[in-house]
Order: sequence, then structure tokens, then C-alpha cells
Amino acid sequence: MKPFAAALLAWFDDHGRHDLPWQGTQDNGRRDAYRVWLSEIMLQQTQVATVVGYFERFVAALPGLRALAAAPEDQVLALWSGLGYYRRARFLHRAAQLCVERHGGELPRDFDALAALPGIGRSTAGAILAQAYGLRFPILDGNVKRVLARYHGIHGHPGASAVEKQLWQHADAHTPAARVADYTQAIMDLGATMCTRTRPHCGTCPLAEGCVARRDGLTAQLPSPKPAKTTPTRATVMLILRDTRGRVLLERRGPQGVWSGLWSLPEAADIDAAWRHARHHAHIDDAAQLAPFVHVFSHYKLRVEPLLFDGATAASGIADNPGLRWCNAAELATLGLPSPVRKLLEQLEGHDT
DNA sequence: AATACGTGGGT
DNA sequence: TACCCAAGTAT
Repeated sequence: MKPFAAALLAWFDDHGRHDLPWQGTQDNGRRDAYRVWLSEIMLQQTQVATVVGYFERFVAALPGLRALAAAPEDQVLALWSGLGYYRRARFLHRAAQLCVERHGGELPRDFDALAALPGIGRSTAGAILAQAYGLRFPILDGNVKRVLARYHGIHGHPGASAVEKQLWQHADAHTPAARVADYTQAIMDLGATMCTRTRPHCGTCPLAEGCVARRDGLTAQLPSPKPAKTTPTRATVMLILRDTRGRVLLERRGPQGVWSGLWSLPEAADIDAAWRHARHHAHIDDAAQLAPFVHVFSHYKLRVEPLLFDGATAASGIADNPGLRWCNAAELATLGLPSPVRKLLEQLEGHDT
């Protein structure tokens, strides 16, 4: 075996992570493809510590691919609620249904068929094939990019296509045919626990000997940072329409844009529009302005002004509109809600009534 | 190629 | 505080 992989695997045996909830093996010694797949999707742009709890709840509720395929979308989004990048959940759900239709209810073992499923790109397809089926495919996630950019002394931000192309070539060259599942986990573990973004542990790194960044004192400069961009701020008014039984009116968001498919509060462009909306739909004319807050997305900030309308009576049109529903506290748990909306409603629940 | 897409934690 | 960015993919 090539020295890079051999050193990494030797390190992994003693110092890698072997107890992650998606690492359990089946009777045949392989990792369950459904669990590997689910974990890989949840872990996209998301750290292990955040994912573990979501993963446990998800597999407890939907233990296999067919159960996922048959589940209502609201349940899938409820299980994803708070994890972010909700398109992942919708793609996951649709991919499960496609597997039932096209692949006998299993994930395909073929790279092209796998990568053709929604939400599965080159790296995720490689990770699934390597970890679940032991096939030799490289991965290139954020950890591997950091390790390889440092090891080979590659400048330029790893998202740039020319840089990424180089990194893929190195990733492929290092990937061994034997123990590819362990190797895949090993290089991610190294990136996550040793070759960390700040203050890497070069003194005990198994790859330190051949590492260009270590040799040249460039570990703080590599990988090159992404060019910074200023994010715009938008503003919205969120209407909390609450009826006499304490239920809150929720509105299902459309298929496009942020929080797509989630249940959220009705919104208005400004306070005046919010008033018109409340009077028309809920027959109320008394409101309380709650504390405004700013929610930060990856690409913009959203200033939210919550407006609480109490004592609403459901007006005609709301009851038979499938995109609107009155929810009590228990029902909120069964739906996917944006994180700040869930927090807002929980605060409300805790402070009065 | 550049942008949309969440959220929480680290510094 | 404000910024960076973490097991990326789709368009």
C-alpha cells in the first residue's frame, strides 16, 4: 500500500473514530447503506456533533429506505427541522422513492446510478460506495480538501474549479483498493481531529513527514480562505395569529427559496400590511410588537419583526386552504419549522397563557 | 463560474 | 462583535 494510505490507516486503528452511530456493521461486516447514505446527506456542510442527535431520531422513526419512501413529507421535514439546508431532506425523500421505483428498494451500487439520485454528488456517491460496499472511490469533502491542500501545498481556495480538480486527482491517487471504507473514514477523522482549521496537531500527525505546509510553515495559510463577501440584510414582519384556544396559524412555504416546504409564520412586508392581513383573515385588531431579532443565513441576514395578534377567530378561507393550518403546541412537533420560528413560538409558549 | 441554500460553534 | 466555516449539491 502507498505510504500515505498506510500511515493514515495505522493512525486510524488507534486514534480514529469508531463509535459513530452510522458505523455499526451488519452480519456481513458491511455498513448499512441506508445509514451511510443518511449520515452523508446530514453531514453535508454540517459538523458531526450537530448531526448525531438528528441521525438517531431519524433512524428511530424511519429505520429503512422503504419506510423513508413511504413517509409523508411533513414527517421527513419535522425530523430535519433545525438541521438546515432543507433541500437535502426533500432530495433524500425523493431519492428514496426513486430507489423503490427503479432499484428494487435499495441504493444502487453503480456510481452513475447513485450520482443520478437527487442530493448525491460526486463525493457523497464515493463515500457511500466506499463505506457501504467497499468499492474504491475517492471522496473530497471539506476535511479532505484541508488535508490535501496542506499536504501538497496547494494554494487557491478549494472551491475554485482548477484547485478542486487538482485536489480530486490527489484524492483519487491516495485512495487504496484495500480497506477503502476505513481509509475514507480515516482521512475525514484526520481532518476533523488532527488537521483542524486552526491550530492543527502537526506534532502527532501521521502525515507530518511528507506534508508541504508543515515543512514550509504554511499550515496557517492553507487552505486559502474563500474570498469574503458582504451579506445584505432583508426585513420581514412575521404574524403570530393566535386563536382563543392558543393555536397559531402556520403557512406552508413554497417549493422555491429559503425554508422551502417548511411550515412558517405568515409574513408581511411591513406593519401596515400585517394589520390588513390580520383584520381580513382573523378578524382581530389588537396586536403586540415582540422584540425584533436578526436571523443570519449563509448568504443574507433577515431582520424579523414579530407581531402577535391574540384572540383570533378563524375566518373563512383559512380552514379549507391546504397551505394554512392552525396548530397547537403538540402539532408543532410533527412539522418542519425554521429554527428561529420554532424558537419564537417556544418562547411564547413558555412566557404566557 | 457564481450563487442559493441553514444553522450553530469557534475565535 | 463580526467573521469564518463545517462530511456539498443543484442550477
